[in-house]
Amino acid sequence: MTKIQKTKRDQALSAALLKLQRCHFSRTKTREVLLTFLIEEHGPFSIEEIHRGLKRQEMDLVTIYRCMQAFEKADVARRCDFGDGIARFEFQGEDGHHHHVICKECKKTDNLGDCELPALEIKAKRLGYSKIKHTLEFFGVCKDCFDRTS
Amino acid sequence: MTKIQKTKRDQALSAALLKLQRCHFSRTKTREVLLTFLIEEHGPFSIEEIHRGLKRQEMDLVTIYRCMQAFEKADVARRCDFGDGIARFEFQGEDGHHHHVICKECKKTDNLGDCELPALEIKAKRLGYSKIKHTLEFFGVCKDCFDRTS
DNA sequence: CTTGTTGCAAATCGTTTGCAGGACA
DNA sequence: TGTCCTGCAAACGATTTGCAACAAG
Repeated sequence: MTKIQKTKRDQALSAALLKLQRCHFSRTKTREVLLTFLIEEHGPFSIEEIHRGLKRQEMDLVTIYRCMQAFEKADVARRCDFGDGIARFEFQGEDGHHHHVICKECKKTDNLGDCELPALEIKAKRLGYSKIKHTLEFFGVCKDCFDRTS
Repeated sequence: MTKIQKTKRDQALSAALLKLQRCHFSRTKTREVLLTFLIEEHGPFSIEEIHRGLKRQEMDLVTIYRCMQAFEKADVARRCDFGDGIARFEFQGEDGHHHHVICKECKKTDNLGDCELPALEIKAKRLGYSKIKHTLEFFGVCKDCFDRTS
């Protein structure tokens, strides 16, 4: 909910657009609107939420899906999986990523600081969460696939 | 792939069935077969894989879905989310859980030891994985929901 | 006998794809 | 001008639900 100052926002926006261009994605009005939304209202959003949240422009759901795919490839957005079969996206700036506590019931989320495990669990408790579980999975390319691909 | 000795397997099976009964789930042939499969062939399996893997009994996909839901509630199985929109399940014994490295390409998985973050990333590298990313999310019940529910 | 479980068919829902018109470089 | 992007309709695929026959307590 915390809005960012105009300068900071524009800075993040142009950095993001540059990243996109470097990955051969063109600069369009649609993408600017989406990026601006992600930068201003941060917190992981589902496609549905992004669609509902856009004031300035009505946009097709499919377009948002496709843009998020592009954003993810260009490392301008990060996909968050809350384990309910709904993809959520969050703006990814220059700094590292962080993780979330998600309420199992209402899906309210809070940010935790940057990665560290037992410390984070304690932090989540301090934020008022109980019955805490977590998912941690690593993704990479295995040796076989690496050799086959390159 | 490592098969478990008969005694150990039966022990795990009865412990699991007991857990199920404690959660008011009845003991059926179907569930015994499924539990036995999960205990013998460990590694997270998709519903599809479980279905294909069952030698002893042909079973409806829907039944497996429903049983896994029951298993999860009774804490006899753990849901693993590999971020590809397919739910996977793994037997959950008395001991704590562990995490996995998953190949982005072929979905091959390896177990890492019990939770610990930077150590795990190194372990994954030693196992031959490259371009490693990870997902870590915490799930709990927030204060509002806790107060509302109880 | 009463409740929980299974199988089958059909519905649901998030996401993806094909295609034609339109915008970007 | 040629390629990339968008919107619309339709397809897809994992999961869920309704219902009737069946097994468990």
